[in-house]
Amino acid sequence: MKILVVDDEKDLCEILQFNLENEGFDVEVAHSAEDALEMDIASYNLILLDIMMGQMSGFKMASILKKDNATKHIPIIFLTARDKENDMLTGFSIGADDYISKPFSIKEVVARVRAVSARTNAPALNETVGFKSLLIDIEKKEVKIEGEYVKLTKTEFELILLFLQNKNRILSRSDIMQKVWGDEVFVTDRTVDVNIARLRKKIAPYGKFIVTKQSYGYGFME
Amino acid sequence: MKILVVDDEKDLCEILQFNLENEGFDVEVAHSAEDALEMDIASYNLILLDIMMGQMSGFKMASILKKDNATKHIPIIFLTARDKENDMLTGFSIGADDYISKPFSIKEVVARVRAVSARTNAPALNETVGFKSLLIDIEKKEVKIEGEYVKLTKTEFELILLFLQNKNRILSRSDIMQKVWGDEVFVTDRTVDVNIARLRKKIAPYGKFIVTKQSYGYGFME
DNA sequence: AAAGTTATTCAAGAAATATTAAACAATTTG
DNA sequence: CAAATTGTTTAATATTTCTTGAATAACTTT
Repeated sequence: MKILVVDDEKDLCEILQFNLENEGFDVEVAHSAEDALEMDIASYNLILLDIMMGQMSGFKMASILKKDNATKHIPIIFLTARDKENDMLTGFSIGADDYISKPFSIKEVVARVRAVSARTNAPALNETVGFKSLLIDIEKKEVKIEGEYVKLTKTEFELILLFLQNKNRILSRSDIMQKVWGDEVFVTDRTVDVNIARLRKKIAPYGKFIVTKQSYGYGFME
Repeated sequence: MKILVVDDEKDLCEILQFNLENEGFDVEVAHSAEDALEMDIASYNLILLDIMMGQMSGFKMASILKKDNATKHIPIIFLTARDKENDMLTGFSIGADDYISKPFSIKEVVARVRAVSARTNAPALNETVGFKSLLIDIEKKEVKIEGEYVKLTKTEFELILLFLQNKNRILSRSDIMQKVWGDEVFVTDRTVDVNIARLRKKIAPYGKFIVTKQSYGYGFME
């Protein structure tokens, strides 16, 4: 979940960034609409947008984004000090997903961001992943082998899911880290190894299908 | 659900149209009662009608509609800046289904439209939810286990209902917050835990079916 | 065999959840 | 309406579970 915060109050930006990153979001900041428009906006999943800014207003920026196919679908939460109904209505009319008046509590912002994020993420379609008698139920976050439930931790689950969604392909440790641990968390190569070792044991007899390709990485080979 | 919005403030119309369409309603707009009366009004399921308009007032238009057999049954929600009691009574006396004073929040309008729409459409069928001897009566807001009434608070009831409507699926705490507490109320992750703990105890021996999936959330597993 | 790479083990500690209790809020009762 | 009851939230603490990375052993490759 990548979030772009656009606000000319730098202190406020920092506070938002810090707290949202704490919540596990990936946050970047721009201090003006102009700066923001130079960024790769399409790569964000949510925009927190101040309405009152120096040059270009948040409204103006929003309406630009709504006109571009690449960005029109991105949810926007407006931040504003103004509380006139008019502003509010204008905000909604150009497709704001939510609206928060300053001063606001960080909790409130985090909760709203979560709400939008939950609403936005399409309900996972029940794609079935598996190999022979090893079946993954993504909704249940469960793995069964020969009908027997195998207890996996989150990391292990994410790993086996990644491998089965990429059968017959060697994934580098960096690939694996990025997908399983995300961009925020940094672990060593050895940590990947350890987790794969644990996974291999737990999913016996399928452990051997996770093969090591020395100097390249790991992959699940049918 | 087709909705006709009649109001001479074009901006407001746009806002209403945008937001109601976002909610999945089919919306068309007229900027005066005269224009509206030229349309095929009988084809709409609900009319949002401004009272104060240039030529013909919303009241006048409503009374015309109420005299026509083809349109007399169509629910009308009046929009108005006036807040005198008299207006309100007059509004209802000619068959308004609801009454919203300007300035209003979009949320409020959407909620009222939904309410009318729900009232109008066939009464929700009494879907039954349950698991083994744990039975939920959604209308009565009651839960029985082995035929014995289990006293649950509102929060607990909403929780068990959510879980049973989503059996065999892990719900994240955010999902749960959004569904049980709504988008307006902000509670902490720990609050979710505490409420689930209470619920588990109360619905013994079914408590254990609400499983914890560390790092993912909770789910009711058959 | 040397160098490079991966596997294994394990203790420290990090992270997540459960539990408890206290404070606050809402509702009901007298 | 005040008091009593019931319900809810949150902080604090306890407990459980999971993860990491160092150390070292075991492979692989050249």
